[in-house]
Amino acid sequence: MQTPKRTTFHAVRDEVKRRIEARIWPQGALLPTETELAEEFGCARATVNRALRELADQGFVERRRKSGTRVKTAPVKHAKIEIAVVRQTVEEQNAVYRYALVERSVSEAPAWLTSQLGLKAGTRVLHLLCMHYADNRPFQFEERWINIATVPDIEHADLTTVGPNEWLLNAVPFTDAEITFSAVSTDTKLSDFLATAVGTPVIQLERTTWLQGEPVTYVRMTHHPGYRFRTQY
Amino acid sequence: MQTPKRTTFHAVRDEVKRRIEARIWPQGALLPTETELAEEFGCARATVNRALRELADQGFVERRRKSGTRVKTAPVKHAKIEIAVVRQTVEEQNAVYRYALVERSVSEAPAWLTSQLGLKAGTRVLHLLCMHYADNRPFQFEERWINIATVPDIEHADLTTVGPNEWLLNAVPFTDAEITFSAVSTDTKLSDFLATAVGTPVIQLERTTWLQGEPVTYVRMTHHPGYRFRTQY
DNA sequence: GAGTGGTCTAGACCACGTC
DNA sequence: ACGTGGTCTAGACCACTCA
Repeated sequence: MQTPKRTTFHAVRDEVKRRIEARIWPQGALLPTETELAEEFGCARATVNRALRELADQGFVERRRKSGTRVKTAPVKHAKIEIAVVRQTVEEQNAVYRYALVERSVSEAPAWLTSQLGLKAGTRVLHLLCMHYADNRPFQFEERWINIATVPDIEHADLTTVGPNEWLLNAVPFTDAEITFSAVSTDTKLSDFLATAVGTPVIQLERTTWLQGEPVTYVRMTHHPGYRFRTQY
Repeated sequence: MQTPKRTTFHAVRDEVKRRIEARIWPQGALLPTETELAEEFGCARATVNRALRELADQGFVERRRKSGTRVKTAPVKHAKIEIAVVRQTVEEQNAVYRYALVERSVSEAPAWLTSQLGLKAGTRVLHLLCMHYADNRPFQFEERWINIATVPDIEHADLTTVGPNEWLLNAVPFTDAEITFSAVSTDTKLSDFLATAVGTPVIQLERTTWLQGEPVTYVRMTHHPGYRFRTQY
């Protein structure tokens, strides 16, 4: 399995990682400088730099000018959860995706929402209830509020065929968002939509989205019972 | 706010990102080649490469040899959830952390566990029940099984003062893991430990960990009612 | 086959942080 | 002040992938 002739940054990265895992460089230890490592591996310093930078990104080491590179003691692992468009999530399970708009109304933002999004009282919002199905079984119930002022076009958009999330992604693709995961019991309404008994525990994902500081939308996505988020690291 | 005199990869990265967000390069569009961008920005190709590589890592663009760099159509957002040691999580909330070992026993792995971890029948495992408190209120209930063969020392470790997770991190710090988040209802046992009514929805985090391919431990961490995972992107 | 990103090099200067 | 990582350059060759 000897791929390259020259010393690649992969080789350096993997070897350094190996030494950390083998405790040759124990937790908290100071690694040799980039120049020293470059000499040892017989490569340019830039190559070592690239390798160590990746390890730093992955949380294995901590780098500081002048101080040098240290093995992290309590590596904070990041569990990356992919938040894709629902349709994509469903289709990745080889299931047939179906979307339905349940309810649509325009009103003044309720008090809790103005505080949640930091809106002025009396702001007009679009309120939506939607269902997402996988193979015609309930997959996710979506309740969403959209700040019409930030995306005026949404008021006259046809949301019966395309879900609001996909519509928004298409209109304002890159934004800041804050997400929370929690566990809730289904109430009567949720039970109806998710076709489950009242009081079933389900995962609820809430997301608030901003576009350049302006609040755009707040959404609650409630998944069908048994749904899990999976990830590795 | 003009920091550098020379063109930095930050500048290139931010400008490219800006153009994507401003739809100057709409979704699916092909970006200029690295060489062309380097010319435009008046910098070396390596600088452009670094910038585009970061944007690719962040999921804004997709790069392929020969084809070039394209703006991603459905940017898969990654919600990074930090999985730290419980103690750290608690202390970050400015709460006093307390740990208690509830039960400890050694036995043969039950059938479901051998299948979960890919163990041989009859493998000896350490089974632990632990509680983690924040300001003396239940924070997390932990039920864990450890494959003794992979970490023999654990059998004689004192786990009454240090939690098994911290002990393991200290003994075998870097490993592969698979995590799932789900919502469950508290049963009688969980309700007792978490001081809540039976049937309360709570978040359960399950993690299986391997050390160089060998299964080390499987753990179920059940959080107190109302606990949320928060993140941004 | 040819175009595009992937990577390496050798050298240089810069910036941050510690002494 | 000075040491260490951070970054840029100019040029080179490689490797993947599409036509």
